[in-house]
Amino acid sequence: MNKRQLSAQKTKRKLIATALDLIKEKGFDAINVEDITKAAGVAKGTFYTYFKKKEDIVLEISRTPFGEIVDEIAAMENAALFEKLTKYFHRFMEQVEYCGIHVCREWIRNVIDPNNVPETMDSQKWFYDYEMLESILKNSKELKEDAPIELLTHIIISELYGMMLCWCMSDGKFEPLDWTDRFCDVQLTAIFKPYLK
Amino acid sequence: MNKRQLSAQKTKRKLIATALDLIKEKGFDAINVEDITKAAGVAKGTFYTYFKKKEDIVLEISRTPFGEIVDEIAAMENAALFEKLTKYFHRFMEQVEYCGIHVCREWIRNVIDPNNVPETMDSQKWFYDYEMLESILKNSKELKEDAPIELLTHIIISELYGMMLCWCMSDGKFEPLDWTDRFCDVQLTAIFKPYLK
DNA sequence: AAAGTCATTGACTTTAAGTCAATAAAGAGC
DNA sequence: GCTCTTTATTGACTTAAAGTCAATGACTTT
Repeated sequence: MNKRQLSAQKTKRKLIATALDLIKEKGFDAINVEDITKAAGVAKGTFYTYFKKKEDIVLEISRTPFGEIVDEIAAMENAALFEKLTKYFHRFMEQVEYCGIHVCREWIRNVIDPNNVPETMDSQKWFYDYEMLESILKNSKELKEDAPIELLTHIIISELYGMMLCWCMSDGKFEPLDWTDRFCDVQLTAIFKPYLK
Repeated sequence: MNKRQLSAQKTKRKLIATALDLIKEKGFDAINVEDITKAAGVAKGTFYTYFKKKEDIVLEISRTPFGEIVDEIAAMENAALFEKLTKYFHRFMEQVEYCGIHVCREWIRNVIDPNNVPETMDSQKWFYDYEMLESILKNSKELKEDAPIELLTHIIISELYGMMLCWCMSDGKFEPLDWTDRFCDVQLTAIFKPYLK
């Protein structure tokens, strides 16, 4: 990586980090592009070198923490199905807490519409959750042959994002991690029971 | 109701109905306030007599179908707990299908933030779901005394909105009602099992 | 019928997203 | 080392649309 690319990377990272701080503090709608660029020490136009739309930065902000999880789970290759899923839920809600309510709200507002994917992102939106989960379920030797993989994947996604959404709706009134623990004990078992060998 | 009030009501209803059609067809971000008012045959300013912000009309659009459910369930006073909840999920997802993906997306985008409630709305946002559900659970004679009502209410909300969200994320790829049926059979039982008398 | 109320209007203000031609600094070729 | 090209950066500018408001006149009240 040469000097130019390094400096570009630095600028982009600075913008993402600054935006994260500002959104955490004030919320996405309460700040404008110039607030971000000023705080990052660059001009407004620079923002648009790295992001096509104002919203696109939210996906980049959240991609890092949520993308990490996907990698972590993918690395647990030989673990049992429930171990993977429990870990997944736990890490997901950890990131929800870390990102804070404003960022989570914007994350949901964006992923809710598949047409919002910026082409600059190598992975396609929520589908990196979807695809990873689907492949975990597909390759699991614990599930029966006729298990409805697609439906089960949708259910898991729905549970994850449902918790996140409910947490946002309630303005952060409960502990995400307590909920996750309870969920993994009770509901996860119920969901998979009919399809375990 | 006198002539003036009648005509005002008519204008407001016309705006809501027109907005529903336009949003269903094109999505909320793709239309502007003038598109709505022109299609409704009034001037732009009139919109702001009835709604403080552009977004506020989404809550009014969705309040009708989703508010109706709350009334319906409230009317089932003597029914069993599971009967009420099953009905609730079923009707909710029916409305999700009726409203269409664009309206559902905006509904989520709005209810996700409790600070968005327009004061003009008599009921407070998602809490008319929340409060009704909580009172159903509280007054049920089928649940143990020590059942964690608040947590259970959050779980139900999370399940409902999780399905809706997942449906939006997947761009309407599955049948909401099939999912609901399955959910009520399997998961609902698991969630409540530890707390049934 | 005079006075008051209030829905309606559309031109106007305001805000902020997004553009773009000019600049300067880095890299490539000789 | 010198020239030419590439590309990150800049901020003044354009554009789009949300939201305001004083004027109007139809309806209501007394």
